[in-house]
Amino acid sequence: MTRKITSLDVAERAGVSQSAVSRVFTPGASVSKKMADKVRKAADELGYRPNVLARSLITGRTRIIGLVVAYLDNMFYPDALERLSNALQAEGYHILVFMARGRGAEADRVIEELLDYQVDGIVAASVGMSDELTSRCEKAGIPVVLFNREMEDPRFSAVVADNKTGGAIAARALVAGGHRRIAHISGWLGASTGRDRADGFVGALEASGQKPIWVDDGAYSRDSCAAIVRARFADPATRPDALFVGNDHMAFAALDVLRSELGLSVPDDVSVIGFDDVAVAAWPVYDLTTLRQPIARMVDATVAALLGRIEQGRAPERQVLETRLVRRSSARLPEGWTDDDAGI
Amino acid sequence: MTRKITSLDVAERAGVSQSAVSRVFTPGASVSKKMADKVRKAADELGYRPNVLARSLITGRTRIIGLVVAYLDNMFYPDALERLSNALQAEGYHILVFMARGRGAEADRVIEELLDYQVDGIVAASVGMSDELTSRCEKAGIPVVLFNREMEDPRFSAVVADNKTGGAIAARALVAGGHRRIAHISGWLGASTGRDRADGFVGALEASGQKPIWVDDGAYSRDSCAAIVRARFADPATRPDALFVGNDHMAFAALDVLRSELGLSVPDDVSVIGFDDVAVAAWPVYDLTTLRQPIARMVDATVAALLGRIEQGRAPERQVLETRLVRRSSARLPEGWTDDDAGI
DNA sequence: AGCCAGTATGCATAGGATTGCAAAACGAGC
DNA sequence: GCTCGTTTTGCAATCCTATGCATACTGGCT
Repeated sequence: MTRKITSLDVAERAGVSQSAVSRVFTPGASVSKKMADKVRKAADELGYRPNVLARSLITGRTRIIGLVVAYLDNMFYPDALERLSNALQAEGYHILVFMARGRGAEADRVIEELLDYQVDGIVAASVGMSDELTSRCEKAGIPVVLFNREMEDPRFSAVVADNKTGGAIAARALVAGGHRRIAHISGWLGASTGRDRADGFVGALEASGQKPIWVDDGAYSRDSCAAIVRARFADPATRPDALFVGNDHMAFAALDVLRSELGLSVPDDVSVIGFDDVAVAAWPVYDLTTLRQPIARMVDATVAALLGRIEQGRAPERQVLETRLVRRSSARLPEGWTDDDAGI
Repeated sequence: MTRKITSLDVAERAGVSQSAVSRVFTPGASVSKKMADKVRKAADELGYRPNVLARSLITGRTRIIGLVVAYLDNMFYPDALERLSNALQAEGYHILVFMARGRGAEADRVIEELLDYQVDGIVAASVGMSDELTSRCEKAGIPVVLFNREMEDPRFSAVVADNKTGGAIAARALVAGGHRRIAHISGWLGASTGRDRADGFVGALEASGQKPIWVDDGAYSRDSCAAIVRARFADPATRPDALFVGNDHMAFAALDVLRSELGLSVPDDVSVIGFDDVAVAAWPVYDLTTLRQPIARMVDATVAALLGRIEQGRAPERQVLETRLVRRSSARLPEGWTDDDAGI
């Protein structure tokens, strides 16, 4: 292993000062063409590349964004991660990944580590942050953007789909489809997405003069969802004729149990509507009617919010993006009905 | 935004030298209990945390591992990423993500950036690295571990499943199942995994006195795979009775086309075997017979190889982990047949 | 040729921590 | 109480690059 090559080595070989080398590698600095050529040549010969860490130490910017995420088995998140990484990479930033399954203490510890790395910003997806940590980030001047989550605290930027309206659209759609025994397996009610979708759904249902026959918390887990379906569909007499599920990931589990275990037919016996529109939802085996989260725009908005705060010092903002119903075959809806007909 | 708090601030408040503060936060350094208490107290009051960057500048270790990956839509990779991140986090390392769709020039540019960040090690998953970059990493003393990929170059550690044997098992299984028109949609033949699985498959088939009726490169893409199935199954007269697909991700696409578009029944009309055993393979809608990549052990081996090289300076090594057939319902196999019967 | 404005370059310091070395403090033993 | 051997502590140099300031250079114009 050869010793590390520094700007000083390059300077020496090119017969110039170290500052000159630094300037050549600093976009926008004042250097003559001759100097730039000389230095670039020496740098190439030696295989020099500036040390980002040393630079960060001075500039106070690392161009690292910390991403905190709880799990990746729901395909929505890998998809978001890939898009986010690509978008940030294009802007010269990179993502440092932190997995934080739990909330509270564990999430906090993880965020401490994040701060240690002097990240320029944090994207928190599907994670609860304590208030104390909040203020630590604020104090350290590190912008936090909540992706697909909200908190009341206005110090955070947040990017979410319009979950409440999404839930309401699902309700209107099922009502319009003539369903009379409508139930909901919600996302985790400890998270804003789970609550908002459930609230919007129940609210719209009641506005239509119905009530959900039950609402169970599926905690965004396949297993919980499957267990709920087994329990709630055991008795044919009390069985729902429509199911709104808090996200696609759980909806797949529901469909699996309904069809494979209970021998029910979708949508003839039960209509099912999901939320997210992950790639698998469009696969013919599920062909799931679902509410689309505009993931591309959510990622764009997240990057914009983040860079706006980092580079232009803009204030935190809250962005709510439109959710639309994607009609497929898992729910019995009136011919030609779209979410425009939901009247919302 | 308050000014950043440095070890000097803490030292001042505690009435000690800056070095003392540093030592308190350096495990294993020589400090009296009294000093440690005093410093810790001051640090807590000020909310001090050591600056990892400044530390890295001196120690030459960042505790950052660069992960290069091409895509995340094949669930095998998010799963690997999650496990890898958790395992490394437990050891005090973190993952900096680099997406590199292309190979050659693009992958190289990405790896340059990686080097700029002074990462302690690199995990390259599903990516081709040029020879020049290879030696750059080597020169910089940065260990590279290839995850689920191999290169001839012995300077890299590599962790792979036994793809060749896996392919061979698939062949033996299909032959034992009495299939006579066996075809293969391979993984990308530009990658070692794709080649090895195909080679193992074709080799074992020939050893059994058969030949694949065709082998097409599916490039690990759903779309390519679907297109191949459409083209190759158009004519019922020349249709295969068994299909070995280079990974599960493509196998799902194949099943979708076979059943939904062509109205064929699996495994009655066609047997299908995949590779990876991602979570979806076990879902009842596919219930895919497939070769399991021992992902947990692959991740363990990767972490061990990486840390071994970083912390103990061990030599690069190549690890090949056993692959086993997971019997489900997508392939017609003899009653009770297991991969032990493959005779490999 | 001489002058001026504008641009290039070098010097020296800063950024926050680690660490070898030397000095100080401590404790034990007599 | 004194000495000797350890353990703690502080000093100062170091890691690598960016940048304000002062100086040297450049070219255009008269």
